Parts: sequence; structure tokens; C-alpha cells
Amino acid sequence: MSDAKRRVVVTAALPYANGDIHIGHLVEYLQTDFWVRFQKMRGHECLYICADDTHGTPVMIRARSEGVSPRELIARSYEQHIKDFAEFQIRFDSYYSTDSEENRAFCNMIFAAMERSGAVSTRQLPQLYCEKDAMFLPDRFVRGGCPKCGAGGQYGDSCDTCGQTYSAEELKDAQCVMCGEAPVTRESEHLFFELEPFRDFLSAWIPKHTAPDVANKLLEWFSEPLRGWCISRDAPYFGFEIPGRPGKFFYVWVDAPIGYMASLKKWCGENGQQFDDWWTNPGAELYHFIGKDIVRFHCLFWPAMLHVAGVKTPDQVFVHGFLTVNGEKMSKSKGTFVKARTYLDHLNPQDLRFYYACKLNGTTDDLDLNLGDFVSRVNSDLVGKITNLASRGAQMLHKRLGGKMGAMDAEGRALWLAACGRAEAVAEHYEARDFSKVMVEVRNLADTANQYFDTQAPWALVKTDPEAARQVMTSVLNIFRVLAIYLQPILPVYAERVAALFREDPYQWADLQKTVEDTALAPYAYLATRVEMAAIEKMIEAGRNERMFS
RNA sequence: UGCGGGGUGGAGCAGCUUGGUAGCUCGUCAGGCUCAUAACCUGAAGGUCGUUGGUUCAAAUCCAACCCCCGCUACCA
Repeated sequence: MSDAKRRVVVTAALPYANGDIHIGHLVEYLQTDFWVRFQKMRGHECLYICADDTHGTPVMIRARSEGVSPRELIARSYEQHIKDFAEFQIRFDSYYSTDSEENRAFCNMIFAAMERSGAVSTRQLPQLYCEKDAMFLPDRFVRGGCPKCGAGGQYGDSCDTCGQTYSAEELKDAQCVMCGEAPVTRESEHLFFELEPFRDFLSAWIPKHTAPDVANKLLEWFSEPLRGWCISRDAPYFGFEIPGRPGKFFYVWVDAPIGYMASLKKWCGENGQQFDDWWTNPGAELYHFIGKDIVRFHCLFWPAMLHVAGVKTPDQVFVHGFLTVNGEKMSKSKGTFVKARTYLDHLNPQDLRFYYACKLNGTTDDLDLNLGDFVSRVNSDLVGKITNLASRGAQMLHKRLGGKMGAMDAEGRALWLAACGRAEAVAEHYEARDFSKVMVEVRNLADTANQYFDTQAPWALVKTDPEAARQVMTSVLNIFRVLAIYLQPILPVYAERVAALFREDPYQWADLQKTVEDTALAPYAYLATRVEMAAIEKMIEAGRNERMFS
């Protein structure tokens, strides 16, 4: 790996303002945080960029139903999101909002380029319209009978019972979900961003910037003409009005990814930096972390939009799978649809960071949160193996030897060197986002250190040869320190407390080259505590009773 | 329906790209230790690697078919 300093912009998908952060979202924000923290530790310039996705019908409707303005609603949501993320130790460099003037300017710039290129067309579209609510209804705001199987209460896009997809106009006995009135069909003129002109660009771009399985999936669409993308919505709509098209607004998915640019721009303004140096500069790197559900927006529409506007497209789009709990999709009725806040009320955020890291492997596979496995991993690996090294080393040193570290003995130093020797392997796993392999490395090293400790039996040695015991504990603590450095991107608060124990600052990767010898330890406090199944059961019970917005 | 992922000792997983004594963690059992957060160490039991067929001297690993599970399926984010 090269030592050259990299400049890297990293984004995570924007959470929607009409909903709370839940443990499924966290799969993404946490892995992105791991990766960014790792890059920073390596001395690179790396920014973690995100924002609230604020526009669209659901926000508008909910604001209306709560009797507040959309802006009041999104401000409230913003505060909650920020708080949840912070408590999960997710550290954004910029967390902004798509409802910003920076974002409007970028939208207008890109849309102007789309128009100039001739890729924007106009079509008349029939759409369901609710006369009582005086608005066009998105598919999710219409319910009725499935035209294929007849099942009632289905949304306007697909049937949960038979799995068929159809258009909302086909629903039997359609009703507006807000007022229950039967909608009428109205024609309206809409803008489309045509993708077919970008066929060659996209079919070359996709395999280079996404993983093979993602690319295969996307390229399926290329066997027939690419459909145009409807980018306009009729008033009333909470969003940006399209320049020169009174009463027409940008569909929320137009301004959402552009929000990455706006959020970066905001950061640049606050930090005396130039946007182009970070985004446009060919030497700078740009990565998106997203879930597999929004691949088409990020790997089809988004690169086409950027391309037509002459803006640099992302270097790579990293796609992850969904979270399942105990092997199944999260479920409100089963209580496994756990909000970040509910988790925080009952459990330690550090444990979820640790567990997700154990499971994340950089692929599109779904990640399963098995609650029994969660308990055993935290208790046996994090507390029993890894933290135990500090616990048994530091406490005896304090109780019997005045809390002073000496020098490492020969065998301990050899083990410490071997642990440091894994640095490049660990770094490669981080770089590849294969955090599970990082954890395997750490676990193996912890096992070796525990064995060393047992073999040396310093609890006996301390009675006969206290200085030899001091050497053993110094060695174990130094090995433990290496593990803490390896874990710091995943467990930053934990690592910070380890650094404090050794009277050091938060670690950089280069700190692996140092040892802590002949120094006094700070008082020892627990770095991690065991998790009890009872706390998890309480959390699930609480989750069952919560009101969810989606 | 289509697409993607998966099916390995009681549980969760690795191994499969580049075929050749089936590995890890938890759990269980038997010892040890007592510094440590019912933590740590040693050893043991437990698997015809979804099914069937094929390729091969040899298959968890390659090929084919089938069964089962999970997720997604385009304007709902």
C-alpha cells in the first residue's frame, strides 16, 4: 500500500426526514464510519458526508397531518437524526440537508445541463388525483384491490399477497389513503430524463464502478431500450420548483444525491476549502456507500446526471445488503424493527458497532443480527477475550506493583512484534471493507496473548519475582494496545479509553511503532461490559409497542 | 414470475476463485488455574459439508438438474 496521502470523500445514503433511524440504517452508517475512521487514522484526508433527505410527498403529508409546516417537521427530524448518530459514535464531517440553497443551486445547474444536452423530454401522463386533498397521489398513497389476485388493501405499486406489480390506475376500488375518497384520473405533463442517450456511457461505467454482482443486475436493463426517468412532480409538493416550469417540482430522487454535493459544499465553505479540490479534482477520490435497494438511483440516473453536467462521477459505489434479525426481515409485530433510540435506551452502542463489524464483509449479502449470537460475541470475544487482557494485566499491576509498567520480556516482545506484524493484513481488510476479517485477526491475537499470560502465570510470579511479573504484564498490555489500535475505527470510544489508560492521545496507525514501557498506568476502569439477554428482551418488547414512521 | 444470496457437527460462521487429512467462535462434557467482568488455559465428544447425477486417481470445493430458506423486484423511501 502506498504511503501517499489520499484525499477521499465518502458518502452514506441520506436518511429520509420522515422517519427515525433504525438498526437497519445503522448497518450503513456504521460501516461507512469504520471505513472513514480507518482512512483518517492512516493519515489520509477523508471526509464523511451525509445529510437529511427532506423533500417529497411523505414529508409533506405528515407535516399536514400534524399541523406543522414541512420545514418545522424536517428541523425536528434533523435534530433527532443528529442525536442518534452521535450517540452511536458516528462522526460525520458534514451533515446537512437537501433543503438548502446550496442544493438548489446544484440542482439547477445539473438540470440546465440535462436540458442543454437534449436529454429532457416531456410527456403527458395519466395519474390518480385526489380532489379532496387537491393533489396527485403517489403509488404509496393509494390503496385498493389487487387487479391480479383481488386481495384488498394493497398499495398502488405492488401486491403484498401475490407479489404482482401493476400501476395504480389498475387498482380496484382505489381510495386515497389520507381521506378515503376515490381518486380520479387526470392527465398532467411531466419531464423525463432520457437514459437511452447514455447507454454506451453507462454500460461502460457500471462494471468499472460497482461490484460484479451489482453490475450484472444493472446490466439486465440494457437488453431493451432504457426507460426515461420521470423527474417532475406536480404542486403541491415539498421540494424545489423547476426553473422555467411553474407548478412543477423536482422529484425528490433528483435532489437527494445532489445533496451529497451540497453537503460537501457546506463543509468547504465552513473550512476555507474549494469544492472543486475535493470533488472535481481528478486526484481526489469519491465513494458512495449505499444499500442494494437504491442501486438504480446511484448507478444509473446519478452517473448519467453527473456525466451530462460534466461533473466527476464516483470512483466506486459500495453496495451492502439488508439487515435481517434472527434470519428474517425486520418486523414491527415481532419487535425486531428496532429504532436507534430504542436500542440506545437498552443497550450499549459500542456492542452493535462490534457485532456489525464481526459480520460485515464488503459484499452485497444481507447481514443477520442474531440476538443470541450478539450476546455471545460481545460477552466472549469483546469482554472475555479482548478486554480481559487489559483487565487482568492492568488490575494486577495496580494492586501489586504500584501501577507501573516496566519493560517487556523477550517472549512478550516477540508476541508484540508478531501482533504489529499483522498491521498490513489488518489494513488491507479495512481497505476492502472486510471488517469481519479484521475481527478474526484481533481475536486470534487476543487468544495468543491470553495463552501467553496463562503460561507465564504472573499471579504466582508476582510473589517470587515481582519484576518478572511486571514484564509479563507490560507485554500483555502492549499487545492489548496494538489490538486497541486495530479496533479504533470500530470502537473509537473504547480505544480512546485505552489511550487514556496509557496516558496517550487517540491513536494514529503509526502509533503501532511505539511501545508503552516504564510508564505509570492511569486508573483502570471497565472498557466494556457484558450484555444480558434480559436487556435485549426488554428492547424487543419496547420495539413492539412503538409507533413507527417509515 | 424474474433476479441476487444462502443451505457445512445443537447455534452462528469460515473454507469453495487456484479440487487432495473439514476449520473457527459459542454451547456441551471432563480437567486446570484463580490475575481477570460466571472471565482465562488444556483436552474430549459431536458433521455421509441440502438432494440426485456427472467430471476426476481424488469434490464441501468444478459441471448439471432438483428441493428448501432469505432478500429484492423500478418511481414507496
